[in-house]
Amino acid sequence: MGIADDAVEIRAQGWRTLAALHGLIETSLERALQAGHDLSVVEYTVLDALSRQDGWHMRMSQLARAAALSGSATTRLVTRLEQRGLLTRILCADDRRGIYTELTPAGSELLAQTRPTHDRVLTDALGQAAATPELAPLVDALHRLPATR
Amino acid sequence: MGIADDAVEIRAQGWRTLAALHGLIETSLERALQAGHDLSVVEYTVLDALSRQDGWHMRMSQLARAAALSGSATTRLVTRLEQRGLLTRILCADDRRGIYTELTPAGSELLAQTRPTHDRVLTDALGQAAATPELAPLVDALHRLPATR
DNA sequence: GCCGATATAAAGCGCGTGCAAGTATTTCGT
DNA sequence: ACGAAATACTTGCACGCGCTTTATATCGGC
Repeated sequence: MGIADDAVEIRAQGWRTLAALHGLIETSLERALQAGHDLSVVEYTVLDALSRQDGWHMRMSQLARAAALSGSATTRLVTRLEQRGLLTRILCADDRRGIYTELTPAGSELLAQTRPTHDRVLTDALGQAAATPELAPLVDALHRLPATR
Repeated sequence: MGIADDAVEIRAQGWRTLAALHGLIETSLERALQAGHDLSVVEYTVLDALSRQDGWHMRMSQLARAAALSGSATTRLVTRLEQRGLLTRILCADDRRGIYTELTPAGSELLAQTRPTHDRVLTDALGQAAATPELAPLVDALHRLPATR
């Protein structure tokens, strides 16, 4: 039974490592984005996801998936960002139940201002993680990930 | 400047992938542990961390690091688990600011009951992720992580 | 046209979190 | 040996999240 137990332990260990690295990065980002640009990590994630759609829109449900949020949280998040003038809701023509969401110029601008901070902090956090024995291998694997899609 | 920009994009992509995988797993675990054993993921993490100390204690601050929580969250989490009789606080003699924490038999038992669920869900979630093109490489890397320490 | 399914909104509820401030205890500089 | 700075934990507060319910509009099949 050693073999099966080993597999269990490897999975658990992998998950712990993943969670630890995620926590480390998220905490750093949260503080920096909040302090410097009044954005939470999820908010940044949403704006970033929208911008990467490059000229195209995203539906609420896609956004929810992209940000790993519940439907209700997504509604509130979009409302919040809409009220700050960073994005707009657009009823879409083909399926009028759906709602598209699009960055405003102000949103793009804020995102552009925030990106350098984001990358700097991300780099720092990864560096810090790479200096931690348990996390280093994962950080390394992350760098080697197939660059695309 | 292409090279520097590429590095930025690779880091960002890696982080997005990490966050996506983390979110997927955490959501699955959260639901399953909550439904089946009345435990949140962090609670499980804490109990698990304590058990892996095997007979030894952990200080609040160590626990905080292990669970990627703030100090205050840790206080409340420990209080919660203590009130459920799953662990005990132990004032430690040598440094009277510090507080050790230890699993009770009830805590060990609940953890033992929960472990199978945890592994089953983790396995499922990883399988699901492996079937998702963007996530598959990371899942793979996770399996190949040095099995150590 | 009608009915069941789908996409989103809005509001209420309980909960856990982080931050900032507060208390206790130890450590350090001189 | 004494006061200041550091450390370990706790508490008050505001906030965002998930879940659930209620409501509205729309789509698709028959």
